[in-house]
Amino acid sequence: MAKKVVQEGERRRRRRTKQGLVLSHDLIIETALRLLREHGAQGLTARRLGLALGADPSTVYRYFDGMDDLILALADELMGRAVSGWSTTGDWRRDLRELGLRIHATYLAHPQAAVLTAARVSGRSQEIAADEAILGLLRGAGFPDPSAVRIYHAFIDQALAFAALDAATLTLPEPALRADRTIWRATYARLPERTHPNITAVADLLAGQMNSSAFPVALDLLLASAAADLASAAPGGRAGGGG
Amino acid sequence: MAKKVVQEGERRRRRRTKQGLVLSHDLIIETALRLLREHGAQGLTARRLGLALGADPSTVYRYFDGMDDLILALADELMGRAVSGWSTTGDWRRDLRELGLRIHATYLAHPQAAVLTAARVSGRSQEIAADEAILGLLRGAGFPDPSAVRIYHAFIDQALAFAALDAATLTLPEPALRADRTIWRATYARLPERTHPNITAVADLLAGQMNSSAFPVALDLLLASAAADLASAAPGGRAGGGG
DNA sequence: CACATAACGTCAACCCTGTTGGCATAAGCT
DNA sequence: AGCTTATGCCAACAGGGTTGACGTTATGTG
Repeated sequence: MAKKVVQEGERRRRRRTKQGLVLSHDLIIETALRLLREHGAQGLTARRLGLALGADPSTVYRYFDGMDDLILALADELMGRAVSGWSTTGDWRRDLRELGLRIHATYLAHPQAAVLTAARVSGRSQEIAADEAILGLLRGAGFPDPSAVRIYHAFIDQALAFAALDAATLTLPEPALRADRTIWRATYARLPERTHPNITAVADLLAGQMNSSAFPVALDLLLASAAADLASAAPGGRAGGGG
Repeated sequence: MAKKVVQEGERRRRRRTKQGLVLSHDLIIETALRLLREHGAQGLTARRLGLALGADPSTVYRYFDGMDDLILALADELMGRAVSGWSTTGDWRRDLRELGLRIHATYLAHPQAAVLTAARVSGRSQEIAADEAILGLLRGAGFPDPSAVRIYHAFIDQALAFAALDAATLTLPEPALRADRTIWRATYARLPERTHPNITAVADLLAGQMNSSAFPVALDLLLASAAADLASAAPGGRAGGGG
């Protein structure tokens, strides 16, 4: 029902003089992003958004078809920011690593959007632009199309999956239940060595590592594997980019 | 507040004759798993759980400290099922692949638990048992401890992250917004070739692949990378398992 | 200018969620 | 018996998303 609003209401600048503020898609998106940034994943609710806008919560529904539609629009805005200012260095592996870290970091700050972005086809411009860039890097590096698509799929979903997971970890309400170094040590160092020889042997390494995200490690492993594939397929070096 | 219940109430078998049914931790867990299995991620709520138990929703709070505590117990039960009946074949890479697929599939059927499992340290037995098994495989294969921990971390979090992501994809309410092959074709095949040359070039491959989970691909890439690391560190073959 | 119409904002309500405190009863212990 | 603990239910609270009715404002048209 808000679709006509999207098409025609965009260029008209109306002024609410007595009833309240002037709302717009951009203002709502901006405010929603601010809420996510300042209060985390749980900070964005219909009611809080209305409050932050100085408007009634239901007003948002004049501009978006429910919260899912808003979050989808949010996701596209985020993807645009994740890849904005990006340019290739000529090294596909380095570029992909940078791109992956950017996407992960961006969606980490705004978690709910990651799931929706990976789960749905929004058909929005920024997401498609990112897809095009990633595929271009892989195909330009010389990957044959099936491999490029395969790696692209794993790459983008891995970035989004870890972003969603890491965000969920960070936004847990009770820090007592969160995995911090102390708890890890207390839990794993006390295991009997006979029943858990491997854990006790590496308990210190575990304690030092399990708090940080595993995403960079997984990303590097993925890229290393891809590079090995490429090297074995075309040992001479990089093949010329197609069409 | 329910902790004493956990300790002492376990062995006593009481019978509620007039007020209602006999509840127990096991019965609640079983019912919760059934709800997740039958109605998906959104099927498990405090109120639905009470309804399925034939009891008041608040009764559950006599046995668990809130829904988070219940889900944590659920996660441990799931991890136990994921690795139950598993035994090594002597091939660490094959074993890890099997284990990863099992964990992913199990948590895929019961999604919320994946996030909590990865995010928190429950210190529960089944999770620790799985950790011990994975670390044992890696260290037994000859990985030095830092590498073993690094790969273990990426391995387990990747399985859980993809499970959470894939589950979120599957449980989306509106199929119209879900990514099925038709929508992918319609969205990506119509892009202008000039602005999106790479996407249009591989549109068919994309359409055939983006519906399935990227987890098996990502898992294989991770394992291949680990195997390459191991081979380059100890070229002669497998090193003997450390103490 | 006046009028009709669409856009926009608010209010109150509905149904869902997790959670808590008070109260009643059954079970176990002394 | 009595006393304590363990349950279970009921009603309520705070907070989610969403909707429909209603009034006001802005725009388009004569």
